[in-house]
Amino acid sequence: MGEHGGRTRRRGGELLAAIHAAVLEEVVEVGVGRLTMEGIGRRAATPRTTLYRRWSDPIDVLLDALYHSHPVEEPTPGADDLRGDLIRALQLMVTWTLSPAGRAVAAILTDPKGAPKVSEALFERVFANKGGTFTSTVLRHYAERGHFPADLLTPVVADIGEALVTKRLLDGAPPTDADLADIVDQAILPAIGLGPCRATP
Amino acid sequence: MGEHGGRTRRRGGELLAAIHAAVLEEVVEVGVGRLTMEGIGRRAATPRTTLYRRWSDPIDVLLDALYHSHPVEEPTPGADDLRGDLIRALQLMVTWTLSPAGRAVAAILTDPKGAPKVSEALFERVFANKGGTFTSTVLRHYAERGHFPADLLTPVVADIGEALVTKRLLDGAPPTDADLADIVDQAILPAIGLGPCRATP
DNA sequence: ATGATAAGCTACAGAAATGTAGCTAATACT
DNA sequence: AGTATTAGCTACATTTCTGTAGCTTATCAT
Repeated sequence: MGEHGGRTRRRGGELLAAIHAAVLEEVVEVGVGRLTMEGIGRRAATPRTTLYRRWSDPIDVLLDALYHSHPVEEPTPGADDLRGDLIRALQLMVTWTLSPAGRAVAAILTDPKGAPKVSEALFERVFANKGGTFTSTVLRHYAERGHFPADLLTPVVADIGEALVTKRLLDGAPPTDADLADIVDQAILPAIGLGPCRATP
Repeated sequence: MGEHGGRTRRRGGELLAAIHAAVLEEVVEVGVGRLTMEGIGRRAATPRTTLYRRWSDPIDVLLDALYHSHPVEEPTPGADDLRGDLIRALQLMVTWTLSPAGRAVAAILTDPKGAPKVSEALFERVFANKGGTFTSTVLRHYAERGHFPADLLTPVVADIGEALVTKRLLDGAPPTDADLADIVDQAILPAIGLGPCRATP
């Protein structure tokens, strides 16, 4: 059917998608704190009354949008390329974080008021316990196959990559592929004993 | 009339301090987005009109409070204890980040709307270009004295400690001293060639 | 074609915050 | 003590968002 021309009124899925896109844009722009039915409706070009027919408040709309967004892709370690797999895992993280849903999640998690109601729902649905699991999936895979001593894979080490990428993103400078390679070479690999090494105290 | 003490009305510095404390508490609780003259005045127990006599909007009050807050303490590397100095640098970071001013700064930096006006003022005043300089001050000190190769002190390596601490704080679990020691031992020291080392590719 | 469904529109009363103004009264300075 | 500051109080017209309601009409299904 013709997207536009005959139809003057959106319905069902088409309208829903427009509203979902609107909340995600809105939350990135104004933050969870300033999210309003007004703002969402304005951005989606639909009256507030339409929103109230389906949801009770702006947070409800937001959670629904996140629920319907694409899930986080999981890194799939290949055969014998620890370094490459780590870089790819961080690329996945960056890609998702810069997506509308990712940016929305970031806005939610850093919001002081959103803690109780929203965060729980987030971890149950969007993350499905995959939060911060980008590099550790890869690391566990190679540790189990003896590429490095498994006892070096501590909670701290499992977080190094995500932490550094997060810091770059917070600084407003999304890491390039070269930055990711540096993170892997200069921080992660040394921590599991596979890096520059000059002395062992 | 006076229930306790003689004075029933705060003036000058006393009132100012109460207002400054109020904004910092307020911004941590509701975020920059929901910061209002109303809220600040309510928390400081002063009418809005008093606030308008001095500042034009909530952001103005906030910036003034940050300007009058204690500056970030700088790490002062000792003689011959790289590990201990790194841990102390991270302790400084944690202490400041958990202070009212630190929590307020975090709220500001993670707010989507605060970018243009606030962030610039922040880096000029509160940080004075010391942001994220906790461990790198220490690292530079020891690199210059030959404790480890200076070429290993890359931008990535200089950020490892701060990044991991930030991640813990974002996760809502302020790192203990033992956590900080783990970060130093398992992430920072290996990256400068002073850690567990089993193979050199 | 025809009726059911659901979106668009308008209106309204209430809450909360804004910015301004004018008055009162407590505190500080000389 | 007398005076200048300056905080506290009250009021008011605006603005923005909230929920709710009732009516109109485009779109879909049969």
